[in-house]
Amino acid sequence: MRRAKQTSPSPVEPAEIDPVIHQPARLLIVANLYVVEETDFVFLKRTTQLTDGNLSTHLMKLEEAGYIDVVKEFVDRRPRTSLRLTARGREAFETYRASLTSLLSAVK
Amino acid sequence: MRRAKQTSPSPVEPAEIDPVIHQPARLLIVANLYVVEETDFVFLKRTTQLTDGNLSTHLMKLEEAGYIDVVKEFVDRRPRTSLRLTARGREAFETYRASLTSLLSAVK
DNA sequence: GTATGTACTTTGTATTGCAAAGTTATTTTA
DNA sequence: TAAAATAACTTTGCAATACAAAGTACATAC
Repeated sequence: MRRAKQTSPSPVEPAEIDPVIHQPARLLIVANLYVVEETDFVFLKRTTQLTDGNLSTHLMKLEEAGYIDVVKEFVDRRPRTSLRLTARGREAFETYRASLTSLLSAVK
Repeated sequence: MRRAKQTSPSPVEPAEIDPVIHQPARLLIVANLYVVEETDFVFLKRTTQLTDGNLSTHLMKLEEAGYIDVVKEFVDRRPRTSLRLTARGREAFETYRASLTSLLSAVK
């Protein structure tokens, strides 16, 4: 017995999903930076609930990708790491959001 | 010089992102199964562009999670692996889509 | 002066994800 | 009809991740 050919709900095609942004912790970091313009390590640690080590390495990865600027300075005699999205990072997030949104909405 | 307190665009909070579905290859597989109801290995291989080995292991993972049913049979003397979402898988995808969508749209 | 806290970074490990190679059966070609 | 190619997978080996525990440096509290 032959099988009917696959009928037409068009297949969901592979999209470029930026792996740097797609990782849950980093998505959260980037999303926050997107709305908040500038923040610091401590704020992100609180809102993302990441451990110190984990947050630290994810920030490095985002920096290496050129998606964030990291400024380390001393404020009130204690270190403060300030973070903001670069233009590139902002764009990457928008692109990511667009492709994810379209992938998810392609599906009725 | 003191810094102004973080002003209010509310932070994007961590959401439960199902790691089984969040992986790009598997997201594509699940999205396809969601629209197509039933397919087979060969179809998925074509539309996802995954290598055989890669597709195979992702399917196993989805099966272990209880998100898909895998039926292996012989059709015209050659093996056919048929795939469909379970109720659980369907639900998991909907939940995933909801939380991702809300995370992404929380961001103006 | 030592213990506690803050703001991180480095290290060690277990888990992924991937493709190359392997398996089993079936056609095709010579 | 034996050898080669094709189909539909699965298993294996390895390189890249992600995570938390431990470590560092400095400051304040006791």
